[in-house]
Order: sequence, then structure tokens, then C-alpha cells
Amino acid sequence: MRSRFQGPFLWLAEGRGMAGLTLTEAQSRLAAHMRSRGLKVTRQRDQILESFLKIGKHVGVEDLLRAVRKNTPSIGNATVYRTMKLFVEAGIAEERRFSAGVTLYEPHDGDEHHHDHLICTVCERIFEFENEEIEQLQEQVAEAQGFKLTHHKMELYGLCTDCQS
Amino acid sequence: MRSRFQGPFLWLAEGRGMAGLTLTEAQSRLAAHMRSRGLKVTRQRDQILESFLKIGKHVGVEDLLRAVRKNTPSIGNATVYRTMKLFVEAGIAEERRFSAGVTLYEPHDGDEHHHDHLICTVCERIFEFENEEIEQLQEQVAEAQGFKLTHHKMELYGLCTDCQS
DNA sequence: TTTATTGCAAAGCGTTTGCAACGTG
DNA sequence: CACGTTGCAAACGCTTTGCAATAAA
Repeated sequence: MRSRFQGPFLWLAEGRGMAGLTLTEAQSRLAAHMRSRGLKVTRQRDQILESFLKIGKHVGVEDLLRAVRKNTPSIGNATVYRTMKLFVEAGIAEERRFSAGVTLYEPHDGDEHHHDHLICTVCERIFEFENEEIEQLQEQVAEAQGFKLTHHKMELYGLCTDCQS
Repeated sequence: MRSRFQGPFLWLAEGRGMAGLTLTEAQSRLAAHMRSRGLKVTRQRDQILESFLKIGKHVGVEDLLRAVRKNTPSIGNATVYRTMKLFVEAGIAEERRFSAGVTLYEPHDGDEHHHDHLICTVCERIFEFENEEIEQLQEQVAEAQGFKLTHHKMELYGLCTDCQS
């Protein structure tokens, strides 16, 4: 019954370039985080970081693992799981759970340039978009309830152009 | 490491009343759905429906199961899982996956009266809100990409009033 | 009487953990 | 050298499934 999740494909809705986080930038961010916590930068972590950024978009652990194994065949899945958590803590990656129960990671550029997702329920492609107006209204809603907002998730589901016919 | 999910508590942000879906309304909706599909209305399904609506807010299967067992101690968890899927198909319930990996169900009133969530990252309470302006902007964004919107999810995370001190 | 549904227990899936060997600082 | 990290396999928690018994229609 549960159809295997095929993809996901990412289509940039706004026609803008890919993630702004460069490898060297991420590497130094990681190094800083490791240093400050007494942790170590290992070959595996660096390899995972490289593959992760090369993919540059939403990735699940399974796909990421496959990518990393091209260079480091012996890597274990536990390492990837552990490392992605680390990346999240280091501010390099963001974890997103989509509706089908799929957990994906995506590069975290910084707090400027937040984007949300448009998801086609038929072909399961994921499109990105940004909308400053909505973000401001979200702030207002939060403020009205006395909330101090830290982050948010917004996903719009529907049929993309191709799947409407 | 993974802290057991405590709750969730629901706080109505707008001070409006609880879900508008009445038991009889839901029962007839269910009966119609069953009839049209050649399925059966059983004691268990009716019992689950009653407990589900009585709770009236976000429930996980575990909590719902506990509630139903007060009246029908012999009920199996598989039945609850299967029934909730059925309710979703019948338009009685909506499935929501929150970030912690928690899957919750909530009564589905109909398409009018959609609400979203404000979630405190400290106490994990979930507040509801509605904002028509945001909904309209979402429509605009979707339209700009040629999308036909069917539904959406929006979750705002932050610190609630109580947890800011 | 037919066919869907139930409860149970077993399997499934993605993720996490314990551990001994290993590698980094 | 000390101690964090790795890969492995086993454990985990939630969810789904196969099955024989049961109950709606």
C-alpha cells in the first residue's frame, strides 16, 4: 500500500540559483563547531559534508548514503545519521519532515533567504518559493499570541502545471 | 535521548469554540462513506469515532487507543490504526505529522475553517490560529507557479509567553 | 450466507544504540 | 596517548500485515 517514495525532485520555483552555502564556508563552520565542543573533524564527516552540499537540495539519508559510498564504500548508515544531526546542530543543515513520513535534509544558508515548499501531490516534485509578505504576517500572528518566533514550516500541496491535464 | 512526547496540549489561540464536527454529523458521514464503498459500520469503528470526537483535538494513536479501551478493553491497536486511515478517507479526520516525528489526528470540520499551528519549542504546547490574509497569499503564490492548491500545512515554532521568562 | 472486520502476533521500516576496533588531536 | 568516532549488528518505536476467528449486511 505505501508506495515507495520516488524522488524527490527539486525544482526551483523562482529561477534563482542553488543554495548559497559554499563548501569552504560550511567546512569552516563545521570546524568551528567541532572545536568549540571538543569534537573531531574526520574523513567521513568531511566526505558527507561534501556530498551533501554537492547534491545541494533536499536529500534523504538513503540517497545521501549512496552518494557518499561512491567515494567511501565502507561508510555505515549510522555514521550518516549521526553526522546529519551534527550538521543540524552546527547550523549547516536543516531537517524537514514531509507528509509521507519522509525525513529530508537541506543546506542551511543562514536565516536570511528562508524558503518554503510547493509540493505536487501527483508527481511528488517539490518546488521552492520565498514570500516576504507571508513571513511578515506570520510574525504578526505570532506576536499577537505573545510568541517569540524561531522558525517555521510551510508546505502548500496541490497539482503542478504538468499534472493538471 | 529522544524525550518522550508529553502531550500535546491544545490551546485555542483565538478563543473560539471547539471543533464544529458533531458526533451525529460524523456518524452519517462515516455511514455514507461505508455504504458507498461496501464497507461496514462496526461497534469498534463507532466507538473510535466517539472517543476521537470527544477528545476533540489533536490525538495520537496511543492516546486514542487508551481512551477507546475504557469502553472496549479488547480493542487492538491495529484496529485503531486502520480506522483512523478510514476516517481520513471519509473526510472525518485529518492526519498531521509534527516535527518531532509525532503523527496526530484531528477532526476535519470541512474546508471552511482551516487552521494552522503555533508550537512552543519548550513546553510543546500547540496553539491554533486562523489567518485569512495568509491563506490568500498562499493562493497567490501557488497561482504564480501554475499550481492548483488542494491543502497546506503551516507551523510556526517559537517560545510561548510562559516559556520566555 | 457472504464478505468485511477483528485481534493477535509477526514483520516492516527508518532510526538509534552498544560495543570493540580505529583514528584524530 | 587519550578520547572521540567508526562500522557493525542488534534494538528500537511506530506502523503495517497475514491470518484464522468473528460479526455485519
